[in-house]
Amino acid sequence: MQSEMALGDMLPEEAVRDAAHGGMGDVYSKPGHLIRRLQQIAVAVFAQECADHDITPVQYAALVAVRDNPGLDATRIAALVAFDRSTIGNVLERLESKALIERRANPDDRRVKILKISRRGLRLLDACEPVVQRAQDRMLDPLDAQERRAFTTFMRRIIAQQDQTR
Amino acid sequence: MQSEMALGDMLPEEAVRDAAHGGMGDVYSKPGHLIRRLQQIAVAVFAQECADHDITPVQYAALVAVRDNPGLDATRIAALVAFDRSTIGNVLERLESKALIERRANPDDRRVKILKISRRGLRLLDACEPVVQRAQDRMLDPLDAQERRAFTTFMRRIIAQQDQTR
DNA sequence: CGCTATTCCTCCGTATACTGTCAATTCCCG
DNA sequence: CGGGAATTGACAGTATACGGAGGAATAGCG
Repeated sequence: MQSEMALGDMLPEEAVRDAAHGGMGDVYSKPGHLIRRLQQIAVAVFAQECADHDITPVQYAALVAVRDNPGLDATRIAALVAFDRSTIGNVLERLESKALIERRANPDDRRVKILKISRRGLRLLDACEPVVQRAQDRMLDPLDAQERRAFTTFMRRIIAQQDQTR
Repeated sequence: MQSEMALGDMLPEEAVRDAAHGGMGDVYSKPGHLIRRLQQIAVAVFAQECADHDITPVQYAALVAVRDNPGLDATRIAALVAFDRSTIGNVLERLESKALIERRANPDDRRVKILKISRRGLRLLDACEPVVQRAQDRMLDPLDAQERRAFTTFMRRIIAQQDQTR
């Protein structure tokens, strides 16, 4: 491993460890980086738990929103789950192609496509919901009950502030 | 507004508010969703602060990693910032196309391309670092000093557990 | 009623993110 | 030394994410 030795006296593994667990000044310790890692983990855990159901976290959230608010249009569903309007179209398209939702034009306003969950979508959510709950629990495993509440509160507060500012 | 009235007695805005701030059973209150929102916010705040510099959070993290570990290859940089090996290639390509880093083949191991930050990359980081710090601070604004420490600790603990499990 | 502003959806372009695959290369064990 | 194992970088495919452009349709004002 000549290339690595040429870099200095440190083995690459040590260099990695050193940088990754360095002081607060490192990128790796900043909230932005930690949040990105958290999101990686959340997606990975969800994918593991829901591997059998062929659904992503985003699709799951959209599907729940459609179920709980039947008859809403794409823009309003997007606002509910905080998706971009450009993104929601593709997500709904995938849900429709898997026959989990139905999209039909609104005769009263032909700009709008009304959304409704299908029987298949309902069955999938019934099967998924306990699994998703387990995924959430597994992720927060290192925190006790009180810490989980605090963690959730912190996240909510940051989000609420941002929603106001916007 | 026929379509909206046709949906029920509730105005759409009220429906949105009701669902978004509903009980703990809603998707919108689960950690997975909150984490996704946090990540959205982190990216948005970073983009606002760094609008003049044409750089993304991911590119920034990779650039810092290359600066602080000159001579490492793509795989090791990816491990540092917790990117996928497939993702890091594109990111480094963009950094190289903006002349922020240099990639050159390692004569000792022709599989490897050595990475090094350019003078232009160094200038950009010098200009960016205070701005990035401000972005981080702005995001955690709703938390006081003690809460910030707790929040960071919680995130670290979740990440550490996941890294062990992996 | 007609014109303008707004709303809703779709498409394009860019960037991130991960899985899986592949070829080239190097390592390591026998 | 020779050949299988491992590593590295590149690529394809899928999905999320966001800004912006554009068209169709409606709403609202005069």
